Amino acid sequence: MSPFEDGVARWRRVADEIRSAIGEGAIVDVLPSEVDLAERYGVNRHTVRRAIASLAAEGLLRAERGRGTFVSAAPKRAVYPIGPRTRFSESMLKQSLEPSGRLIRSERVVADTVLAGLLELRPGAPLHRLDSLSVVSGMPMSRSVSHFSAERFPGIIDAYAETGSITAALAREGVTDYRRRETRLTAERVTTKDADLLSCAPDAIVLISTAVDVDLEDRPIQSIRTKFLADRMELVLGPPDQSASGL
Amino acid sequence: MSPFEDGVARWRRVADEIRSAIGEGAIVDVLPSEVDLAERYGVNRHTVRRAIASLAAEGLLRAERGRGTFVSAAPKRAVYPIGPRTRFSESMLKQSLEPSGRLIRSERVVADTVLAGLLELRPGAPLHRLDSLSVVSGMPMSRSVSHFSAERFPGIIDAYAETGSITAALAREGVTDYRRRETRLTAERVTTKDADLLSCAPDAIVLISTAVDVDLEDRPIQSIRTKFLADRMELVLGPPDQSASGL
DNA sequence: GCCTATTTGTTCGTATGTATC
DNA sequence: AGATACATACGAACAAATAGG
Repeated sequence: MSPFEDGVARWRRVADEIRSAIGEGAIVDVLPSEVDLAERYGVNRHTVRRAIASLAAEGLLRAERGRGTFVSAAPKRAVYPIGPRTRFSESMLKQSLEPSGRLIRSERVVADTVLAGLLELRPGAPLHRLDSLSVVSGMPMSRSVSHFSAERFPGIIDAYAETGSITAALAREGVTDYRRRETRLTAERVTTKDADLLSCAPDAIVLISTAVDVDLEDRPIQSIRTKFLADRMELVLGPPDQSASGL
Repeated sequence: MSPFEDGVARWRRVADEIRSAIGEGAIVDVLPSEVDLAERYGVNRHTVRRAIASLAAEGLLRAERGRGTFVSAAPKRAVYPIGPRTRFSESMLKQSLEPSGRLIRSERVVADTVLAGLLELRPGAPLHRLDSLSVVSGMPMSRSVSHFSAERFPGIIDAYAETGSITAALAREGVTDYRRRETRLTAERVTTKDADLLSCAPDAIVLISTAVDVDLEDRPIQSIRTKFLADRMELVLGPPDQSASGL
């Protein structure tokens, strides 16, 4: 038997048919079993699995061993407004969500040239590296790595461990207010280690934000690199217009 | 033979070993063939393929039929500053890149409640839907869907088709200046159709920006939803500090 | 709690198609 | 044309998780 019918792989055709069936409402919540689908479409079970893998990667399906394969309901994302005055915990509270932060690990490191440049310190300056996890209403949301000057903020790690909020920790270290100077955004696949910490699918997508916060005198306070789970979060720039999400 | 050695799937172990080999420099540019790897790790070729598929999904590898499997060099991303004054073409030109826009398709539609809300029009108002592709220095970069009031901008489609720039097209329609009111960001996997248009891997990641531009009187001009290829683009918020990318 | 049937996950085997060198 | 390499497809078997009796 020839693997191709007219230039399109058979598993792609099966994937398209399943997608259509879902779109038309013929399949509502749970998919027929792989063996059933294989029989229905007249292909091998592996071919069905390849199609399902592809749709799962698109985020349309979610397979659970021993239970079945389900249609993923589009999750409602939490909204995180970012701008000059960016405060994660405050934003979540405004949406009636409960933010909390957990210290994963901390370390004393020395500034490389990039970090030194961002923080306006000399290369080799002592830094606190703070590795943390944000959980919002029980749902792991993001993973961050922050760097602070160890000389200026000697107690920042302990303060974060106690409060679970960077804003609160900075307040204890004497920073009453700060603002964001720059944010860079991109997206990648989650690493296996992060997938573990974030309790998400091994092929989930993270929005990566690399930012520098400065105090009122425009001196850098921290460099922070955060990976947000893209399917749980939406970043918003502009006026604080808490309107409906999506389009 | 048992599929598991100690709870970890064999293909995961193989994937980890390949990743390490690349990290250590033992594998530099091109992977040994699947048969070689299967023999080396003492597994079936399918198991190697599963491992490679996983690493390719991470973006670490790129398989080319008939040629081989290669280590993907981390590409340098183009920088796109977004803020109140966002201009795609100008930004690319400043980086000595050559932007161009191509009209994929245009259509007259009527505003649903969401679009009507964003554009501050009545639901059912006539709109131009503009489906376009941005190519920067020969590299497809993003795909956008814009909506404009058909009453206010009757010639916007032709103007875009000729200029390949939304800013230029708006200028022809009498909009000398505009600014961005709001931008919402998230990330997803590319769809098969978009992967085709963008000439990218079928499992690539796109940064999705949904924004509203307004004129100087704060009246909405366009609603634009853009999918940027995350591995070719980096979005930057904040002062125009064209420093080094990444961290 | 135990057993069994069902369902997804992994592995190997084999064969053929398609693109590249 | 031939060899090599990745892509697709089918078949068979077993593992692991789940659900139900």
